[in-house]
Amino acid sequence: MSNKTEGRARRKGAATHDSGKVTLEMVAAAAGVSPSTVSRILNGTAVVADEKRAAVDEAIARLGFVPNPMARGLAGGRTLSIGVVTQAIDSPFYGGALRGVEEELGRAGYSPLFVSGHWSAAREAQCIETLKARRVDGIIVLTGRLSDAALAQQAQSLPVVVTGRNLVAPRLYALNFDNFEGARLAAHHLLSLGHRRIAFISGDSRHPDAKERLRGYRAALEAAGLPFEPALVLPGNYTEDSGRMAVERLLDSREPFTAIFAANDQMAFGAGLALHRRHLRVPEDVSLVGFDDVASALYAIPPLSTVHHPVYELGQAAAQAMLQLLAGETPTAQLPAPRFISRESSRELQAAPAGAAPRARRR
Amino acid sequence: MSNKTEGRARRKGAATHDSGKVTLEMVAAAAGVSPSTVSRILNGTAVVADEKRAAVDEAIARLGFVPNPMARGLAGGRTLSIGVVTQAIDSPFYGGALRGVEEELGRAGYSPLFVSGHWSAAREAQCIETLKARRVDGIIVLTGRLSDAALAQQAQSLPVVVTGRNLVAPRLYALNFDNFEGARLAAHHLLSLGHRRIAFISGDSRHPDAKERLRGYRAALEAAGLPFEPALVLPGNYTEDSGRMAVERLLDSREPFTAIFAANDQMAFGAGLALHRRHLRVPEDVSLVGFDDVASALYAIPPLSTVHHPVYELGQAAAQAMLQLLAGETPTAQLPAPRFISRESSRELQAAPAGAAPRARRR
DNA sequence: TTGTACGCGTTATCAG
DNA sequence: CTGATAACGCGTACAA
Repeated sequence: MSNKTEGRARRKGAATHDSGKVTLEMVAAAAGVSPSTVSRILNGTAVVADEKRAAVDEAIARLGFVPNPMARGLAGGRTLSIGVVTQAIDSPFYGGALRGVEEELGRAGYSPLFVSGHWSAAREAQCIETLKARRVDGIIVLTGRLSDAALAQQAQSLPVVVTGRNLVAPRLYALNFDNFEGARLAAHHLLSLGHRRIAFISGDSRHPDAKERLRGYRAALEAAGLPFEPALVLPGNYTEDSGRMAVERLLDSREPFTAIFAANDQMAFGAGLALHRRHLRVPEDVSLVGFDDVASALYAIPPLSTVHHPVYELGQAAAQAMLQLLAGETPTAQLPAPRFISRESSRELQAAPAGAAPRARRR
Repeated sequence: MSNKTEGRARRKGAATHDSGKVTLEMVAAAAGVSPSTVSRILNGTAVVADEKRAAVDEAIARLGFVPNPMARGLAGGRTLSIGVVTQAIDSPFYGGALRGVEEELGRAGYSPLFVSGHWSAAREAQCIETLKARRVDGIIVLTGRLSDAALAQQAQSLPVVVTGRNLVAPRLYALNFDNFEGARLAAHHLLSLGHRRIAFISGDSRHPDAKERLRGYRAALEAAGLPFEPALVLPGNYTEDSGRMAVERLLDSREPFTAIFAANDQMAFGAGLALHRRHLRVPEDVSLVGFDDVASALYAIPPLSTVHHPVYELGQAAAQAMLQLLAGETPTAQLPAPRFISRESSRELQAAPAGAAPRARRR
């Protein structure tokens, strides 16, 4: 045995900074048991005598032993790391979800590996390759652009959790938020305030959630017995700037409206700026509501009425589902129902010349 | 040889989903060379005959071989992953930096491992332990709360890059932004607009950058021959809410002022809300400037004048420095100088009753 | 219940 | 310039 240890110590090029690397083998020696016993205790793979277990625990603590994930990965085929594909790591929207994933995974000893797809299916696919190269144990896709088929395909080799769509496939769990209901709620809010001509700024129609939000808007209109007016729905792409441009187009079209429902908060902010530039006040002249309830919505001027999207919980739930998938269980995680948060950007329709188009007011 | 292969194939518990795992050994066999040669080609460790190199490249491509990072880590003592300690992964400020780190590291084949310290030195230390357990090759600390000594200590066992402070230590590179100059610029801007009573909302004084920003504010005042008025500096902690409360206290104090300089954009947003609540207009009644130029500053109402903090470049530079440290070089990365961005939240001081305290106007 | 022995996929050393 | 060979640190089938 001593010769083996010596042989290792003599090795050169290995770890560059071998300051106090303690190995399982050293723990075993210190505790007077075999390496396998230590391994078993670490993984709970088998029952061990209390006596030895105590000795090992003591040795681990005393030596400050920390298992080497690399070796574990190589030997056991697991890396205890989960790939997380997101669109933009710096998005105000996804940030919260990442936090949820991080915390929930951490609790179970897993680490997330974040990669950004930048809204491109091609880059997403590439990200997944990177993650697989890193041998992650599973992949969480936060609202990606990959096709359902591509995702189901990945699930054949790796457990997959995906958010933002409905999809059933083996070893795959889809976790969706009720975007339809959320949008219905928001539109209903405006309707209940007396608004009848409500403009809608939509997200990219290639996104399932964008489609659902539009559907919710239409459903609310229909329930109120109002006709759907194509002229009031403006295309956007979830960015502030697209919201700004949508409102400028709307204003230029002279189409009358008294409220705007943006399919996400970022577009609502852009819309707010466009209104401000035309000297229209929110909510006095136009009511404005968003969707998602990002952190900054609370400090917008005026604070934005919006649909609360539980992103942190979304991240948590996705992580939980992944953990369950990994354990061979069937995930049960669900998301809370949408809630509308009424703040100061929307108010009751004032007695105004019905049907008059808001105009740029001269200063 | 065949028996060895068979032995492996027979093994059970290993990788759970061995769909097409191609090993370096298989590549070697396919190319008719030894595994060492393949390894050498992969790492550029030595010169190989062009002929064999071509054969190997072909085999790699044909088989779709991807090196296993685990095995690499185990054998080579490197993991090709870098730990990144951040305060809040969902912060509007750090998000950009993370993106910069991700892209720059990715270019070199490294992956970032993000962990959040949540503004607590204790949790940061814990994060670093987690990262070390994962055997990261180096650690990037984005503006942490850890003491200089603690950081220098870590640098003894691992290369460290830290932002937001000045510090020299072996195997450690500090990358700082000129917060002093940035703040001086912002204050100077307000001064040049004719403002004389400029309130300052500071960050937590335990943060080096917060101290620098305060210093820059004072320096600008001094250069303009104005006295420093303690009553005009309000404590804050970089959150929106602290900005809001600071302004409320300021207004309640009846201290006259015509402009507010918040030490970061988030506090400026809170300040803006407080002013809005008291029916004070920006910039008509009060000029407001922030610091950082977070993405949403452009869409605030009105768009916020602020100091541009190149966070993306910060992340990039930190990653570059780490790569250089890893290569045994001395990092040279530097940050661009601060620039002040004048938008619509600040304007020339109007001829108004000088020294009159802004008051809440009745609607 | 415990120990032995081997293999996970790669890199580094050393001999040729 | 190239090929054996021995680790890297751990998990696990198998024997005891």
